[in-house]
Amino acid sequence: MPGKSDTDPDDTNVETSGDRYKLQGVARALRLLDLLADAGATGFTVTELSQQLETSKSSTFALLRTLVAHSYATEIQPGPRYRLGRAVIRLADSLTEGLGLTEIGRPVMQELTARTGWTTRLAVADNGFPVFIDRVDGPGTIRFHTQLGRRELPHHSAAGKAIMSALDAGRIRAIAQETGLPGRTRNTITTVDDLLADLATSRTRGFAIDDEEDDEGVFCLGAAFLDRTGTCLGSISVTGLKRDIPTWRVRELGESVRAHADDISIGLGGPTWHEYLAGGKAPTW
Amino acid sequence: MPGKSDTDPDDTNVETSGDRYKLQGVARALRLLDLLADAGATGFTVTELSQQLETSKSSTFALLRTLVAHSYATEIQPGPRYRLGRAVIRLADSLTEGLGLTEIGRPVMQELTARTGWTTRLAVADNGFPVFIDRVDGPGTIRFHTQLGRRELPHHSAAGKAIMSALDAGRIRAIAQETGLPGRTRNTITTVDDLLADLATSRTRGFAIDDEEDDEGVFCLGAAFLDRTGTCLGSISVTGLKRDIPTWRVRELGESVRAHADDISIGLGGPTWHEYLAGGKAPTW
DNA sequence: TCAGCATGTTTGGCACAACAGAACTGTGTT
DNA sequence: AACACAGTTCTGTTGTGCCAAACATGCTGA
Repeated sequence: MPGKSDTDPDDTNVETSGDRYKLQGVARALRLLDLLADAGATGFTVTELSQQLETSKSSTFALLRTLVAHSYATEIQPGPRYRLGRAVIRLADSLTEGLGLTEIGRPVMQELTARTGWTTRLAVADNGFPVFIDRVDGPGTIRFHTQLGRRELPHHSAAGKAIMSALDAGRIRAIAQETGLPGRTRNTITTVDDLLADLATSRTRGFAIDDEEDDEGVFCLGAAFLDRTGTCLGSISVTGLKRDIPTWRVRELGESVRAHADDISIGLGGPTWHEYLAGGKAPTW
Repeated sequence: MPGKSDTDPDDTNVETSGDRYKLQGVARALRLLDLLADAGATGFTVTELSQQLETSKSSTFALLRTLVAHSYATEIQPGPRYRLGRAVIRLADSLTEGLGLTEIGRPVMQELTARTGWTTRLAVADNGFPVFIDRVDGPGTIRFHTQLGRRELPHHSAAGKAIMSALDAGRIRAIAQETGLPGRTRNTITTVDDLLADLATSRTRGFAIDDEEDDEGVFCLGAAFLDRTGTCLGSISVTGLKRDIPTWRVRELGESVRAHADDISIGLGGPTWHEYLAGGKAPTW
């Protein structure tokens, strides 16, 4: 099987029954965790969960008890409701710790948010797709919520386009083909040619712009960072309301994002974006 | 099962086979996740995991494939190694989001660390036991590492003692009984009477002190915060080297921790510690 | 070049773990 | 009181998920 298509940006669609080695019970447990994650603080009751899982109450109950025994879920009162348990924090901490990114990235993000007042987010590159793993919210009352840990489509976010601007044209075309570049707003780029053009300017400019391409009224600026081998590990981006940024400030803000992304690259022992482009290791189109 | 050498409030030891409704497969999967969490960035191979799980390679393999299919694990090269996948981040984010604590707590922690230069940690109370769920590292090169998401023993950390200082004497005695108050350094409190005395002063003082009771040379100050119903949700603490803090600064620093914990209480709609003690809702001994 | 070893992957058959459904318990509502 | 409903527990049966052993692959050193 050549196209080992791990390409499915949709988490929920794991019904791809091609997998031979799927353990039903475990798969159910993981879906249960996903459901609990959706529930948030209020949690779910056994019956609600069993309905969503399309599994009998008794089986769901057994699953839950197993999760609880291992602290992956906890029971909260009243009327026994279940929500995620503390064990999941340990997992996430271990993962991000292992990446070593948050240690380096967090202070940089904090400074960027402090300086700009905008929400900063950090995404890692997963085969050219952005996966947001951390964020620092700005002081304002408006929150730009992001699901962390999900693989997003790359073509309608500044973070995604920043990552793509470090890919070669072939891969970009492949991604476009694979995702179909669905539109989200009237500004979303939906053709390969437009995308390549946009990425070309992003690359020379040093940062990518999302001008209401993901959400009406929302404006983002993103820049990629690199590790010591010169491969793009991910990107950071800032998000705010379009009405808050006059055109003449875009360049200034974008260069600030670029500079902070470079700080992360340096922290990782990698080159700045400028060095990267000059070094000849960047793919040329 | 002879005592596992590291002081372990025991996540791993879920062999308590009394649990009727344990699903073997799921339990294995969860233990597998725990193992992967220990692995960190390097990950483990199938054989390593199967040995640690005490399960056949083929079964372990099937488990792994199921985890991978749901993005709870990923395969990394070379020589197929497995580590945690991005899905776990989503879980943790959902959990802390739900608690609403990190949103309120994070800025406070940042300010406290910025002001003191010490590492700040946030613990939630789990039946009187502290579970650290977030941290903000200080600028220094020395890092005080904590496993997030683990249930720790409460009697040898400032965070734990801060939480306990909001409990009634009965519960404290029960915890002492349950844990046996094992010693960690020569300063660790190991008798119930000493513990109660220490907690009494902590309570009136407004913050708890860990004077090399957990680790030689390490000094901590912790203070509890309360929600709108006046119950203690957790505590924050700062950690540093004992040699960095002269005796005369302890009070000042402790009161700063107290003040920041109060900020969290206020953010949660709860009373300050002072109001709490005066309000008569605090248990009296 | 070829055994020899140590991985990861695949298969198939059997046993029993884990399903579903029905019975039981508890709590709040009319 | 009787009901309705949700959370538990029990139990028989089936199909799931176990394991052993075979297969494939890659590395080592003779």
